[in-house]
Amino acid sequence: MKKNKPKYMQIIDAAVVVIAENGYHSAQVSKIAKQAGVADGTIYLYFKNKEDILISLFQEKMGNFVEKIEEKIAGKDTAAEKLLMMVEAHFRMLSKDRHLAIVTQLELRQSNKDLRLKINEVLKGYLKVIDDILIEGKENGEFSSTLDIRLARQMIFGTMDETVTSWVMNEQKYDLTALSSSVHHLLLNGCKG
Amino acid sequence: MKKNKPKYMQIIDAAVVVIAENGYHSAQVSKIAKQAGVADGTIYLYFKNKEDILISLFQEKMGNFVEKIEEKIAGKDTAAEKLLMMVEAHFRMLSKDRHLAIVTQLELRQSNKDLRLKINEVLKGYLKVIDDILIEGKENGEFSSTLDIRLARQMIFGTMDETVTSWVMNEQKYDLTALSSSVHHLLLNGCKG
Amino acid sequence: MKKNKPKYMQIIDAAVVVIAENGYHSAQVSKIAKQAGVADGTIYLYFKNKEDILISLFQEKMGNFVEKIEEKIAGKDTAAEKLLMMVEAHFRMLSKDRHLAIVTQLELRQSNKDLRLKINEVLKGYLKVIDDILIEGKENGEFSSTLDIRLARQMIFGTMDETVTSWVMNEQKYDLTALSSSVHHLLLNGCKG
Amino acid sequence: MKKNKPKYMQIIDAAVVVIAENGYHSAQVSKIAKQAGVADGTIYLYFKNKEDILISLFQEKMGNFVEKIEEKIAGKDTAAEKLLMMVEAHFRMLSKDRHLAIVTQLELRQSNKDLRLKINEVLKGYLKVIDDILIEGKENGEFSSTLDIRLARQMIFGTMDETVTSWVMNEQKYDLTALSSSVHHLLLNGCKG
DNA sequence: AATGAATGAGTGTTCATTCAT
DNA sequence: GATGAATGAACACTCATTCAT
Repeated sequence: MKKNKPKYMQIIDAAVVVIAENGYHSAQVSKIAKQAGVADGTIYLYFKNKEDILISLFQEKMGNFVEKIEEKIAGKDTAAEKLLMMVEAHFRMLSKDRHLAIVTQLELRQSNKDLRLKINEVLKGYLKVIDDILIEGKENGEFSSTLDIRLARQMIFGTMDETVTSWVMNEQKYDLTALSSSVHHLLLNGCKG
Repeated sequence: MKKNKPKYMQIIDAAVVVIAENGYHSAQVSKIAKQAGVADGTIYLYFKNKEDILISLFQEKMGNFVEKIEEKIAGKDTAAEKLLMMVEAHFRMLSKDRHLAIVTQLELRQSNKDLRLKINEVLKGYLKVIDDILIEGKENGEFSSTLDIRLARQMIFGTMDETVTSWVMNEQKYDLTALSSSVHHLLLNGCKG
Repeated sequence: MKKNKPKYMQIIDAAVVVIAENGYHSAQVSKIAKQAGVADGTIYLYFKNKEDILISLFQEKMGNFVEKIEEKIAGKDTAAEKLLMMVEAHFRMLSKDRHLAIVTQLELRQSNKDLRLKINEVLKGYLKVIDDILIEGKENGEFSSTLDIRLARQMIFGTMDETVTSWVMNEQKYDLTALSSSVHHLLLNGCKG
Repeated sequence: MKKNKPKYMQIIDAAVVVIAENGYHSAQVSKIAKQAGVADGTIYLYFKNKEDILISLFQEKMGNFVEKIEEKIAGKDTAAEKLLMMVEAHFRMLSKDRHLAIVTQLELRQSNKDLRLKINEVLKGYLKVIDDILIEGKENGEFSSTLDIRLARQMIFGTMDETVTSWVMNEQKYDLTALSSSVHHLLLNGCKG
């Protein structure tokens, strides 16, 4: 499997650094190769093309993301608690990796529609986690019985995403994780009503 | 004034069509000129360069957007009603112009960071409208006295944006405006809590 | 006749200024029109095309040049004296019009081969003046009887031209006319030998 | 070293041919690439940009020029002999490479001021050779003790240059090298006086 | 497996010239 | 005669991908 080859992750990590520091449009394959310490041609032994690097990047980093969030919420009893854990984990993980935050919130959004559709495929795993929390909340009476799952999910994801993007665009000047509780409060009210 | 020169809007409208139908990266200046029925060089009598077309496009269309929303909410007495009017107007206007929806939700986001920063400048007018509603709601007791304006604004904008983007990505298959009331309900609860 | 129309010379003088200050390749027709205080299209009422402006410029200014030199040497008895008068007049006239010096020595040489061939046609009048001096000098024994007129003319013109070009390239920092006597001395020795 | 990469000289030689046959302004990069038998992009592996090709062309060809002239005059005892060797070598080398003669005498002079300034830098090596001959001649009494080195240099270079340019403009119809002796004679007289 | 030299398709912008008013 | 808005041809350079070694 690809992942077991050390150069695979080496190239993905190089891509994160190069894209974060140079921007999406200045992230040439040759720059990524140089950062990874391999020849240009070597990239193509591990990835089909440039787009494949970016999709793989997102898959590896977001797959990791979903796994960690699932761990965090596993032991919690209420949907409200799970929602809090999720917001906290989401904000904490992006806070910890400044390069990754820039890449996912700003740079990768400059990719074309095709790539973004594939990224959305990857995101579905995350949206599933949100949906599961919402369903649990509806079933156990924490959330409104009339709650529209899809809309609530869009509110939750849209709000977290907009919050992180604002933070990145403000050059990560303030503490993102400190906002978890307030954001959770807002979202919870939305779902309860 | 620029707007009085017919070719100015003619070129902007052509840009919307070309970008929506071909995608941001395939929207060559020559294609826009052809769609607008003018020579390539004529573009440069009205715009400094290609980026200027896109910024102007956003300014003209979003300026219009903010004006219309302000009209709609002008006569309303409560922040809740104003919020509803805004969500409805936002959804209705993008529903009516399918091309513009594609351009603002998907294609223009592929632009580089510089362009996006300028787009954000334009968006500030919109965010101001949201803030005014939130402040009014806090002052007259409709909304929680502890509501964080910035976060609430990010929730409102993030939710509407995510909802519209999902609708566009689903190829505008369902009625977006029909969601206004539910989205309004969600957001209102968020602000009240 | 063209010359009697005031705008004709107005445009030529504008061209000298624009070319001297902006360089040959930045001397767009629209800039010349603006400097001359006329509309772009008006240029084409007086000149066939852009090249025609430049040829006319050279004809008007160099025609003037040859006339003045002929006046200066008219009363002189010896070829040596005439040669001195010519060198002095050549240097003095270019010293007096800094813009024209830049245009003839640097900028107009960037024109294409066709234009330069036409400029050479104009120069023939000047070369004829030189030849006449040389012939007179050979006939009256001032110069060597074996003097090759063509080569001597190339030496005289080449030397004066190189001297003026060096002076222009040194940003006209020293007094060009002060060199007349030394240059004359050099050339005279060449012809006598 | 650049010169050891065969494609480097291959491209420069192609540029000489293309510029001589098509003229400076019609010498597109793609034409040079085609003539050199490489892809357009390959040009940019060896040269920074189009201007860099032209500067390098001049450096390679003129550097060679200066070296050869220095060899020729090395064994000569008098300044007069050295001057003759130089004129002969100058004429002979340009006679042998008709394309190069067209490029240096006509086409490259159409380049912009920046390029011409860089070309002048290269020429300084040649002017140094002339100056050394002049100084030697003054010191050993061959030339006038009052000879102005700078003016004499301008006469020598200006005369040779004008002679070659006339020859090129006359489509190289006569034997340039046959003029060496007469030109040398003229210049020598100039310096002696 | 790894290399890196070579490839070549693709596009924003300028500006001399025209012509309807 | 004078205008100036409109035209459209023309070209340097980048960079993802290949393939001989």
